[in-house]
This record gives sequence, structure tokens and C-alpha cells, in this order.
Amino acid sequence: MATLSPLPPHTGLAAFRAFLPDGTGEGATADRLCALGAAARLARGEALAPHPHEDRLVWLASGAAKLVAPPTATVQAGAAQAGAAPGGRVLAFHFAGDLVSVLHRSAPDSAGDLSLVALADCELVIFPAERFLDAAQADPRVLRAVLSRSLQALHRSRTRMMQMGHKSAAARIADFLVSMAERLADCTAGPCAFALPMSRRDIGDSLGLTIETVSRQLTELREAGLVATEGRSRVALTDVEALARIAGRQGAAARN
Amino acid sequence: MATLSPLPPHTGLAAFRAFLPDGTGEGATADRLCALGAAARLARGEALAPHPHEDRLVWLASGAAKLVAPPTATVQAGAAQAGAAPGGRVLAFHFAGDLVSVLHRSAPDSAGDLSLVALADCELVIFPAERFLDAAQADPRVLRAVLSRSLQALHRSRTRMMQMGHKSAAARIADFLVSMAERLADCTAGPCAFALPMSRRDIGDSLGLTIETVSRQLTELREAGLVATEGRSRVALTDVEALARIAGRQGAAARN
DNA sequence: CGCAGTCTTGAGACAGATCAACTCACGTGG
DNA sequence: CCACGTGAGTTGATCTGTCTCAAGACTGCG
Repeated sequence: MATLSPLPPHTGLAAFRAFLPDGTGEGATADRLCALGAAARLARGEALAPHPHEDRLVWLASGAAKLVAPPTATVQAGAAQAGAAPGGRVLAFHFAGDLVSVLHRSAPDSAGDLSLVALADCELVIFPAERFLDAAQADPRVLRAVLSRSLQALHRSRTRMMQMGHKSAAARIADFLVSMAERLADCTAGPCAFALPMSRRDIGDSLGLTIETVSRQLTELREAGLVATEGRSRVALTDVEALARIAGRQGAAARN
Repeated sequence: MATLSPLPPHTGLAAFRAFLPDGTGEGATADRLCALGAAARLARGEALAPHPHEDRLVWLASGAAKLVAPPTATVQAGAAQAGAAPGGRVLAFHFAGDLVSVLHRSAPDSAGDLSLVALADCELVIFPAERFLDAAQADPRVLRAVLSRSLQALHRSRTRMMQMGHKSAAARIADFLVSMAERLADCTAGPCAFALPMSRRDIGDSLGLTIETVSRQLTELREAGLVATEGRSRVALTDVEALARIAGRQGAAARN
């Protein structure tokens, strides 16, 4: 799915136009949006430099990143006793084509700013959220496309939340693999192979599991013949539908 | 079944206008939006009649409701072995003033349609999502208000998701109580009392806990002097900030 | 080639689920 | 009005799954 050739710097913004809804990528509104966007690169492991006072929308042109809730830096002792995870907690993974909202302090119960950390080298386009929305207002189709995406994301997030609450470790890992197969290899059935850009720790943090449990579950899936691993990051799924069944995704696998 | 019929619908719709952003509640766009809205009532325990092919936005004028992912009706055997919850899983609770998206089956990994079930008698206004957004496009302020709410909701949902993954039963219950105090009694500090419209089962389902664990945790909080209960639904919190601390909400309680 | 960090594997501890009585609130009908 | 029954809620005993702590093995990099 990814273009394999090396890309000139313009590509980020050009690709962003293609991401906009039908036709709007060429209009004046698109020009104004692109004028707001700052192209940037992040090397593997690098974090997006935080902006003190502004929410941002980041469009990932290429690469992979994790969105993390910060280390609860202020209250180490409290965090430890409360049983919170030690490092930053991984909220979500994002890949090429995703529009990510890096909110500054919107949620009342959030400890602090979110940060976006590159799992692989990334090209991205950074927009100031407020001004982006101001400009997008000029073309309701753009605004609506963003709305629609965020409603989708909201629903996905809720479904996930529900799963986190009462799914077993095996189901979470299977669900994670199915989800990655879909997003990284565009595969929803049959066998497929891809490289996971994130570490076992990241996986565990995002699923609410320890690295040991992640490892054990992968071993079990390997012994069941559903997964093969090669090196640290390469995985091959022999039967995505079987994994989807373990994950408790009744509908998706059965349909198509 | 919901009574989709003619009532003195003014109540719900009039209140909906007040919900719209500054001034837009009086404009032509508001008229068009209201023309799309169908006022309805749900008695306690009743579910919103599902619509076969359309996503809907539901605005709650009064009452309380739960948004549930359906009973996984199609695949009972599979569900049992997968360890999924037997009844419908509670995704969220909603109260007067909330705008709820009742999506048809948009999420790829969702089993089926969501449904909205009244916890108490409800007055609500039902909008077809597509046409609502079409009409809202005419006034970007309205569209943007909805967008902004959904981004907020998205972030809240994510934070919650993260919590579900790593928090103890005590923290989840405390968080639930704090959240309810805020939403039902508009109280973020000090003591307060209110009635919980949902059953222990609903609470457990929404937090990924069993009813026994919910009960035990409430007992512990009662013995710690933080909560008093009266009858089945009435609760009194003696110190919301202490609960927030147990819930692991570092920031909110400490600041103000 | 060797080092550092990631990943795997094992043994024991603990939180929460499960199974099973039992109690109590609340609505119903006598 | 109160006695009653049903279903919600509480409490207790046990069992399972996941975390924790502790070594070891491998990957990938310098």
C-alpha cells in the first residue's frame, strides 16, 4: 500500500489534499488549509515537540506513531500507589493517512498533554486545531469529513473500551493482531504477514497487559499454529478469521 | 416501543434550541434541524425502536438512558466460549442534555446495532444523522459545535479506555461515582447526594466488573466512610475529592 | 564479537470471577 | 394497611487468570 520511493518534502501536503473529500482538495479552502499546515519529520523514537498552548491536528503522511498519555510526571509517588502504569500509557497507534488530534488539556480528568511519538520515521503535517477548524468552516464538506471521521473514531474507541473491560488477554492480543493486519497489511481474511513497528511494551501498554503476558499469549498463538514470528517485529498470521473469532469479533469475520 | 407520535413536542425541541450554540438556536438552520427532529418518549426499561438502515443522533431532553451493544444474539455458543458478557454490554450512560450517536453498524468490529435503553422515563428528540448533518452544514457554527463535542467525547472515551485497562476495581468504582456526581448532581468537590438511575448490573457491565465486585467495593467505601447508601439507588458521597484521588484522577481534584 | 536491551520462560502471589446462600427493598394483592 | 413474593443486592468460600518477581535466551547494534 505504501509508496516505496523516496519522496520530496512537498509530498506531505500534496498527499493531504488527496485525503480531503471529493474535489475539495483542489479548492481555495484546501489552499488555505495547506497554508496552515507545517510539514515535519520525526525520526524513530522522537516525540512531536509539544506546543504550550494549542491543540493540534496532525496528519500522518507516512510512518507510524503512538499517541501516549504522559508519564504522570508530577505525582510519581501517587501514581505508584494508585497502581498506574509507570511509563506513559499508550492511547492509540496511528499510521499513514490517519488524522490525529493531539489535544492539549481538553479532558477534565486527563493528567496533562498528550504526545505523539514516532515508532518509525514519520512524515507529518501539523495544523493548529483552532485555525484549521476556522478555515475548514469555509467548506462544510471538509468540516463534515472531519466530523464524520471523529464520530467513527469515537465509536471505535468506545467499542475498544468495552473490550478492554471484559476481554481476556488472549482475546485482546488476537484483536490487536487482527486490527494491525487490517491497518498495516490491509487484510481482513486469510493469511498475511507484516512488521509490527511497536515494541511488546507498547503493545502491552495499549492493551492494559504486561509485556510478559503479551509474550506468553503470542507463544500460545504460535503453538496453536495461528501466528509465526520472525525476529522481533515480523509476524505472519495464518488465519485472520480464526484470530477474529478468538478476539470475539463475531460479525466482521463472518460477513466478508 | 417508543411513541414516535405527536405530543406537545415543543418541550423537547424548544430545549434543543437552547442547546445549540450562541444565537443559532433562533435561526433558519435551527428551524430546519428541528423539522428533522422527532420527539419521543421512552418509559423506564423501554428501548428506542431500532431503525433498520440509518444512523441517528438522539438528543436527551430529560431522563436517563444507557447505550448498549446488543446481546450478541446471533452467535450464542461462540460468545459463551469466548467469555463475552452474556447480556448486552453497556457502552455509556447518558443524561438530560446529552447528544448521543446511535450508530447503525458503522464500526467494522462492532457486532451489530447499538441500542438506547431508558433507565428512567425519557423525553428525547430523534434526528436522522445524515440529514441532520446536511442541514447543519448550512450553519458552520452548528456543525462545528457538534464536531467539537464529538472530539471531546472521543478524548474522554479514550481516557476511559485507558483507565479500564489498568485500573483496579476500587479505582473504577470511585471514578464512576465521581463522574456521576459531576453529571447527576453537578458536583466536583465536597459532599453530595443523588440517586443512581442504573442497576448494579448496569454499573458492572459499564466498568467491566461483576455485580458482586461492585457491591463489595461499595461496601468498602461505605466502611471507609466515603459513601452512604439508602435503599437501592440513593447514594451520598461525603468527599468527592477523596474519591477522585482513589480513582487516580490526579489533576482534577487537586486543582479545583 | 560482545554488549545492552528486548523478549521469553518459569514460579509464586493476589485481585477479581465464579458459585452459592442469604437478606433486604420494593411493588403487589389480599 | 400489612403480609407476601420476587428480584436486586449483599456476603462468604473457592478458583482462575493475570501480575509480579526472577532468571535466562535471543536480537540487533556498535
